[in-house]
Amino acid sequence: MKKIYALVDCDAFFCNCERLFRPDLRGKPVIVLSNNDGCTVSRTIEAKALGIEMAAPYFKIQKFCEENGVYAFSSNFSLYTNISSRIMKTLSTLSPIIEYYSVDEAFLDLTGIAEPYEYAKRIRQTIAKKIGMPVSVGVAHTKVLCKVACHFAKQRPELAGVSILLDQEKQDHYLKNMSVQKLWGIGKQRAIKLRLMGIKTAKDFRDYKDIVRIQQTLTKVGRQIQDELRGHICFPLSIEIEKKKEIMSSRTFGSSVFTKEILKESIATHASEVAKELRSQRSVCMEVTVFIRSNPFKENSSQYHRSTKHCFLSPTSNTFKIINTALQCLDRIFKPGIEYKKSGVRISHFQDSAEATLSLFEPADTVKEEDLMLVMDKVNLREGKESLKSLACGLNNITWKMNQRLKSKRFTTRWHELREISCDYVALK
DNA sequence: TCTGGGGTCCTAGGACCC
DNA sequence: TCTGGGGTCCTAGGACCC
Repeated sequence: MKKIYALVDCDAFFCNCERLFRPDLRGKPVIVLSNNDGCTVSRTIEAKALGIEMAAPYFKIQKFCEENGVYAFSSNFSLYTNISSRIMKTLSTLSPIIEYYSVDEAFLDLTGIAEPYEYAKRIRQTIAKKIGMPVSVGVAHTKVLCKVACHFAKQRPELAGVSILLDQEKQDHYLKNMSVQKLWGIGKQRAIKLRLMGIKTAKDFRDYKDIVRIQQTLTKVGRQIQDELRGHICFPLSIEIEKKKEIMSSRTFGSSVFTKEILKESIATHASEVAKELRSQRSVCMEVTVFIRSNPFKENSSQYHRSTKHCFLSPTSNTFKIINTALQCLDRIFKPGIEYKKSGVRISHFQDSAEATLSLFEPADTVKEEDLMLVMDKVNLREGKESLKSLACGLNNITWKMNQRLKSKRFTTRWHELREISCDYVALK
């Protein structure tokens, strides 16, 4: 039996999370900005209709937004991840086979369901009713075709958010009306190459006969996308939640940083962050990479971009060891007289903490050190982030912390930020 | 004078995604 | 003044082994 998959994709996810607590913004243009209120990362249909582009620098469009009644928000990830987990939980009651693809998307296996269209409508209604989030659903035989279906479900109002793409005729019609660059997995660079081969629409790509040439130009991935468009599964659902293979924490500074002392605070903070993440998936790492860079948009100031790494002999997930190592890396690449704008720490080469290979030449984390990390994680979970931290992270990092002037409250994850409702008392008679 | 071939593993960098 | 952050996969090519 041919598989039937459904892609459930939230509409303007971050914006609609904000709207859940601001019902007055329904039907109004809303945008959500990246960290530091840098550029747009989510836009409602109304904002798109005003011509606001994805990744538009906010300082360039701020005046336009104010004049046109666009509501702008700083990103509020604690809120978004909480709403996301509620949606995923609800979706898991609608199909036992589900892939949590991203914060706002999931693939469901609907194989064997008699009325896929009715079922897709039910999925949409359930999420609307239980969470209040508008979603689009695309149903097809492969993931790439689900993406195509979903694209049209969002684009064509007459489809009311649900699009079924199971028969050939409809596939021909949709693919003919879709530019090849809109396909999942075809970005700017690959689209340029395809255009040189005379391939403009998704249908041109599907029907292109020279498979060897596709493989040569777009590598294996290109051939797989083409195969999926033809209805053959190359990307099955991955049900298992896999551990991350690398973890990164990095941030653009709120304002430029000139001194090593402040850079050290930022690096130590990122190191703590990745170490905590690492422990939460019960892994240990073998490698730490540190990078710093100046502001690439500031053409008249001297540019500097360096990174360096350190390999441990014994893998670790100890915050203090990772901080120390990261700071030694910083020593090697720091250059005075530069206007720094961003720093970051990445860890990689993981092993399961229970099965880690130890070294004869470097001491492993002791039980005492591991216990200390356990306690630190527990305290921070209960008392709030950074209740316990290394002094190396600094005490009040005002200089480099983010600008987030437009941030909403963490309505669903902090008691003291709960929504307040006032209403008049009406006596019951 | 004549100096192989096949395989694996690792890494950097490109491209893409949300 | 002000331009995000975090991830994955793939490939070419180097290093190394027998």
